Amino acid sequence: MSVTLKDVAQAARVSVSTASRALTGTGLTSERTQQRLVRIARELGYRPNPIARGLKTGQSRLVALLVHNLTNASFQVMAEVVQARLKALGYQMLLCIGGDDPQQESDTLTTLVDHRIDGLIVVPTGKNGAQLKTLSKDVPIVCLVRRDDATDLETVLADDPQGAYLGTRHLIELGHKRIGLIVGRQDTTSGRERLSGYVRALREAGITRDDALIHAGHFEPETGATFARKLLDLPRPPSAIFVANHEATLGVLRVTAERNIAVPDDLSLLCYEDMPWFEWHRPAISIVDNGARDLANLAVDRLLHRMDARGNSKGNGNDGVREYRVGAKLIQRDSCRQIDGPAPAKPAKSKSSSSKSSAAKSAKV
Amino acid sequence: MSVTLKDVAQAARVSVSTASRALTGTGLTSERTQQRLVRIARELGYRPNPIARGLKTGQSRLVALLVHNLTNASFQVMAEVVQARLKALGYQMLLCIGGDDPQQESDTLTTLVDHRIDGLIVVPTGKNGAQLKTLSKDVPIVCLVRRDDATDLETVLADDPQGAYLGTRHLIELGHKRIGLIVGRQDTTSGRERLSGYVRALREAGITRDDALIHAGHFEPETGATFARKLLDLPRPPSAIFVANHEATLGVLRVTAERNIAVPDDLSLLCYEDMPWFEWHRPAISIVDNGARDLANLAVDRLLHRMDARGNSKGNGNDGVREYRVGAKLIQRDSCRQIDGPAPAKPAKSKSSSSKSSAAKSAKV
DNA sequence: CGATAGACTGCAAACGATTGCAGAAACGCT
DNA sequence: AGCGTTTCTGCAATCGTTTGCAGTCTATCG
Repeated sequence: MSVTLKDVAQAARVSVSTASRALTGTGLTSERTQQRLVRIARELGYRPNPIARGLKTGQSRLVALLVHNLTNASFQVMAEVVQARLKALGYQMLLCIGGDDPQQESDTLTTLVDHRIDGLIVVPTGKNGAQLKTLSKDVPIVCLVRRDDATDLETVLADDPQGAYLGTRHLIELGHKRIGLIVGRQDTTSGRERLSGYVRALREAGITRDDALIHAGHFEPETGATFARKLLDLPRPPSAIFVANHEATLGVLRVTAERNIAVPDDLSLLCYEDMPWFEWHRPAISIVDNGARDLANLAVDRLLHRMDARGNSKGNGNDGVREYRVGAKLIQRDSCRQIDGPAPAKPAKSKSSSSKSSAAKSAKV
Repeated sequence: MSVTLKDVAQAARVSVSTASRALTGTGLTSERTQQRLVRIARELGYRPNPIARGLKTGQSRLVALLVHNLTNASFQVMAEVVQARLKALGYQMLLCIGGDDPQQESDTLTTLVDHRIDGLIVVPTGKNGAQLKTLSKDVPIVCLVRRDDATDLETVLADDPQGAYLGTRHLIELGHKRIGLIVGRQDTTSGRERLSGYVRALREAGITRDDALIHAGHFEPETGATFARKLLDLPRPPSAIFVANHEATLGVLRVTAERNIAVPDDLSLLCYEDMPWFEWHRPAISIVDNGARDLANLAVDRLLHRMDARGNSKGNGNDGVREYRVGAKLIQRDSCRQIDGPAPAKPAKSKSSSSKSSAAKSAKV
C-alpha cells in the first residue's frame, strides 16, 4: 500500500538497518549515504509507519486531552491550544469528552492507555483517583483545572481563590453590600475555592456573610435559573450577583430577562470565565477571566517536560512542584454598576480607581 | 510493563496462537480452552495491544474528525456526537482542528494517514481536492457540511438551499420586502446554496432582487459588523436581516447594540445555525437550524458503512448516492416581527399561520 | 608493509499480535 | 484394529521498525 523502509533500502542498495539509522539520525552513518538515503526517501515519498515504530519503541506520538464537554468555552480554547501546540511537535491530540461522568472517565482512561498514549492532560472528575494514580506509573499525566484529591498528580489550576476574591472585591468597591453568589459543587476544588475567595473579600470589607445569598450546586443552566430566582425572591434581594459558575450563566440571564430586570441598572452581574459572545452581549458582560489559554499552555509545558524526563529516564520529571496556579484577571465590561448606596453620591472615586489597577495586573502566584 | 498475550498463553500452558484464537474468537477452538483462556486473561488483566494488532491487521481503531474550529457551535455538537458514537463501537476519535486553512488541512491529512486511521470525516476547505481523492483510495472518507468539488467523495450536507429558502420565506410572510442577506464566501457550497435559496424565495414572492442588500464574504465577527453597517447605511435600509453565516452573527448583534436598534421592533433578525445561548438571549434569536446533530449522525453512519464494506472487501461501500441532505428547520423565537407594511394593520393573519405550519415540519428531502 | 583502531554497514532478533499450514488428537466407521 | 475425517493445537512467518552485536572496510601508525 505505501512505501516502506525496505523499499527505500532496496532502492538505495543498502540494508534496512542502515536506512533506518540514516533516516532517524541515530547511530553512525557516513555523511554520503545519509544524504543519499534522505534524498531517495523523499523521492519515493517514504513516510515512516508510526504503528510499527510504536510497537518497537513503545510510543505512539499520541497525546490525549480529556475534558468534560465542548460547550464550555474554556474547554474549547484549551482544546484548540493543546492541539496547536502538540501538532507543532509532531504529536496528534486525542480529544475525549468525558461528560464529567466518573464511569465514562474511567472507561476512556482505559482505552487511552490501551492505545499507548504518550501523555495525558485530564480534567478529572475527582472520582477516579485510584485509577489515575495507577496509570501515572505508565504514562505522564497532568491534571488541569481541577485537582483530584486522591492523587498527588501535578496539577495546573486557575487561581480560583484569587479570582473570586478579585471579582467580589470589585463588586464591593462599586458599593455593593449584598452580593449573591452562585457557585459550583462544593466537592470540586474550584467550587470550594471560589466560595472561599468570595468569603475572604467579604470579610476584608467587614461585611458579614449571609448564607441566604450563597447557592452552590451542580449546574445546568436550568439550575442557575432556579438559584437566581431564589436570590431575587429574597425579602432583601442582592444588588449584585456573582455567577461564579460557568454553566449557570445562561440561566441567570434568562431570569433577568423574564423579570425585566435591567442589567446593570437594577442588578449588577459578574460572571466567571469568558464566553465569546459576552463582549457582544448587551450589556457586555464583565467577567473574571480564568486564563484558559495560559492554563492550557502551562499544562502542555508541564506534560512535555514530564514526557521528556521519562524519555531520557531522568526520573519522572518532578520538579518538586505539585501545583501550578495561573493568575485570574478581572475584565470590566458593562454589566456592573456603581451603587450610590444609602449615602449620597459617588464617595468611592479613589476606591474605584484602585479597583481598576488591581484588575489590570494579573494575579500571578 | 503490561500483560501480553504471551503471558496469558504461558499461564494457560498453551501456545500464543491458541490464545489469540481463543480470545479473538477467530478460528476453531474447543469450548473448554476458549473459556479457560478468557477467564485467565481476565484474571491477569490482559488487554490487547492495539499497536501490535494494528501492525498486523493494518487497522488502528482510530477515526479522525477534521473540523475548522470549535468555536462554531455546530462543530461542537458534531464533535460530541461523533465521539459518542465511535466510542460505543470501540473506536477512538482523533479530533483535529484545521482552521479552514488549506495548508493546515493538508498537513493534518498527511499525519492522519500516517497514523493509519481507519476512517475520516472531514469538513473540507475545498482546496485539497486532489489530496483527498488520493487518500480516499487508502481510507474511507466522508465529507461533512461542505463539498469538495474537485472530488466525488460521499458528502453529507445540510439542505442549505431549502434552509435559506425557508428562512427567507418566513421573513417575507411576516411582511418584509427588503431583506438583507449576509452570507458566506461564494466559493463554498454552503455560501452559494444559501444565496440561491434566498433568491428563490424572493422570486417566488415576486420581489426583485436588490444586490445592494446582499453581502457575501469570508467571516470574522468583525466583517459581519462591517456588512451590517453597510446594510443599515443604505438609503433604504432593509427591515430584516438574514444572517446566513454563523460567524457573522456576533458582529451584526454588536452593530444593532451600538446603534440602539431594537430587535425585532426596528429590525428583524434571522440567523443560521443555532448557538446554545440564542434561546437565552433577549430577544431570543430565531434561526434556521441546520440539524448539526443529524448531520453528524448520518456522517458516522455512512462512514461506518464504508469502513464495513472495505473490511469485507465488498467493494468500497458506494451505494450509488453521492450526496446526502439533512433537512433544515425553522425555529421561531423572538427576533423576527410582523411588518404592518405600508398598508394598514395586520392584513396577514392567515399568512402568519401558514408560516408557522411550514416552520413546524422539517424539510426532509 | 602489516597490525589495529575506527568508522560504517549488515545480520538478525526483537516489539505483540494474527494467521496459513501442517501435525496431533479424537472420533466414528467398517 | 485400522483408516479416514474432523477438530483442535502449535510452529513459524509476518506486519514495519529499531537496535545490539559482529563483521567489513579504510586509513593510520609504527
